[in-house]
Amino acid sequence: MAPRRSQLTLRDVSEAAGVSEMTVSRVLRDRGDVSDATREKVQAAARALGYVPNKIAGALASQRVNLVGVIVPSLSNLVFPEMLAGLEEVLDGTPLQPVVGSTEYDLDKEERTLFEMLSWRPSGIVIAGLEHTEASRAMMAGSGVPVVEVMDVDGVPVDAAVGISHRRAGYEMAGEIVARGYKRVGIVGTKVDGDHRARKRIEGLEEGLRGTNVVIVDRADYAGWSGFAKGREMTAAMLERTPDLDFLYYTNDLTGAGGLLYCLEKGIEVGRDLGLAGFNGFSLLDGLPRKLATVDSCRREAGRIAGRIVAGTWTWTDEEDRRVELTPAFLPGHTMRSSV
Amino acid sequence: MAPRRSQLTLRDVSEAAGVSEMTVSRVLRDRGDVSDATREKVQAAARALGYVPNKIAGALASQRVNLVGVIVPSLSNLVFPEMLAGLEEVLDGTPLQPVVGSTEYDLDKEERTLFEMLSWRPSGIVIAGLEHTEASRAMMAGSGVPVVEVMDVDGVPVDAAVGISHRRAGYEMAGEIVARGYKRVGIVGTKVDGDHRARKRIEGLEEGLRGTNVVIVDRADYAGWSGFAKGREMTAAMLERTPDLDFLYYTNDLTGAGGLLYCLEKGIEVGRDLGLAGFNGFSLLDGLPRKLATVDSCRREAGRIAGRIVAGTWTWTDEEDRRVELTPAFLPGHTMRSSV
DNA sequence: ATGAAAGCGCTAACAT
DNA sequence: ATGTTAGCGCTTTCAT
Repeated sequence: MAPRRSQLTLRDVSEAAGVSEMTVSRVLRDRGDVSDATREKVQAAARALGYVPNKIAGALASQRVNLVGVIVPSLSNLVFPEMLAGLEEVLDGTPLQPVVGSTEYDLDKEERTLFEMLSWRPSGIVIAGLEHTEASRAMMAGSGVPVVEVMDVDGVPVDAAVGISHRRAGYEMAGEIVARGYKRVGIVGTKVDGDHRARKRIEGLEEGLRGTNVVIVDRADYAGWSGFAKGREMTAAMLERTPDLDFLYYTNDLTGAGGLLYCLEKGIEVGRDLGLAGFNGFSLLDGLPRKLATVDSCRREAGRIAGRIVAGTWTWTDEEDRRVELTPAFLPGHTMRSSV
Repeated sequence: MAPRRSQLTLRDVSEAAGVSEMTVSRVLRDRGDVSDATREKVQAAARALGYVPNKIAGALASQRVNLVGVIVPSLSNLVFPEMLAGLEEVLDGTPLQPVVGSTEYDLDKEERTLFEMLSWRPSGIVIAGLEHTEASRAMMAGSGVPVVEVMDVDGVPVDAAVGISHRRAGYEMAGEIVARGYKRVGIVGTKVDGDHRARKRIEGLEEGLRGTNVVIVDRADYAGWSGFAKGREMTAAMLERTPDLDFLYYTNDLTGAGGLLYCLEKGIEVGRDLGLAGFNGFSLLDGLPRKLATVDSCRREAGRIAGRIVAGTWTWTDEEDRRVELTPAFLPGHTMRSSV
């Protein structure tokens, strides 16, 4: 690398333009009264020099930082980038900028990332889920800025929460399964300890089936990355082990889609003899040989609302109590029979 | 929100622990010689108060910022999160933290994002692609920090470049098409202007076919998001319009997979009568009814190497000249016949 | 409409 | 091993 030139400062622009540093600062931030002539002189000088303001100094002096810390478990799982897209969509109209960190579903890494982010004094925090270490909760509570926990509302938020109830999503899926006359359910889930949302969906499903004539007869969890191959593999193994299943509930659309492809190849009458359902509502999957039944996780909408909350443009209604529960649509697709 | 408490400073910790601010600073940063007794006193005081250091002040004083700006066109297109995952994997072992911005394939937005990021004086920049505005190039060149342009090497980097040659990937695909005896090729691409990598792959393909007995007989570009549905739709339309095609080249695995599903349903002898190939090598797709031929884009590896470059732990060999060209593997899958 | 002075919270450099 | 001093580059506040 070329030896690092010492950085250009306001002083350099001020000298080049022949006005005080304060006036340069005003022009560059569009604040206060500056004559047109001065403004142009300053802008020309800044452009000519290639001046880039130092936000670190600015933030220290003004005690204002236009960053929003965003903490998600993973960027490889599409749901989180999609939530982020909703957030960015809203923040784009404000001075706020998201700073993203991922935790790999590890609460200790989450705590470290949070500490790191708070040390930059962001204007807000958006964080996935309601499960955090005690230290993380204390830091967020003490930060003095809006904290929005997204993509889940089943629990007590530090400050605000936006998302769907995964427990309810599982519960309602149970209702659909019962209404459509399935009797013997298998569950394909994940081994990831930190995936509390998947856990809650399954708990909701169990609760919804309790006291009905529908039973959960098998369950298998996989480790590692969700994909079609994993869905095939898990489905094959489960149908081998428990051949009298008539419904498979996957905690993820991608494994569900893999299961669907497997069943179609095996000539299984999907829907009639074996119902299948996933979760998330990935539009990526539109175009499968058959549309998989699923429940929309409203992740993009959650991101949008979180953005409004940190930007201060969200209006709370009384009953909401700093909690926005989104209503997930059940998308029946063509892998479940109709109600009986 | 509770009214914002004025923030805790080193001074508060220093008073609580009964040592100078400087000593507190040393303990908190693990620098210099501090006695065990003092260290523990300070750590206890900091923990008891819930002190979170102010990195803004620290960065201003030390002229050191442990942030790496990462700029990608999109987070919804899986290749970019995957590159990021490789980058994070490497940065996790260093004090550096990525800060991500996305540009929606808009070079002016890229320029604004870059300006914003440079104003935080990051320790490095990782940016997708080699096409930028003149102002962006000037800013990066003048930043005085390592700048790594990733996921493409076809062009002149500002500082360093890591990735595959998309032109070569297209060129080599042409060789495979010729070797396997296909004659009439259709291309399914995208309308996104800013996707220079897709453009280069197609240019490479055209160049590779020039002078052979293989001709490109049709081409269609889609707008909007890549998914299975789009691949089906484009494939149906193209086969309708140009029924004598014997090969379809997709610029993306997802549309390719949609095309594959469509062809299988129509009873087309995929491979024998109609060859198909995509691009990227998404492992997500393992488990399709048939494995799609594709070329690995080495995005994760590019992220890893970019991480080593900004962290200063990458050793350049002379001939590389601050450019690392990765060699993309051709993955034949089962949608192309064998060489003739 | 413009300028001068003070200081944001921390760390480098130099004492002791 | 610990403390003192000066200042990072900007913005706030108050003057003119």
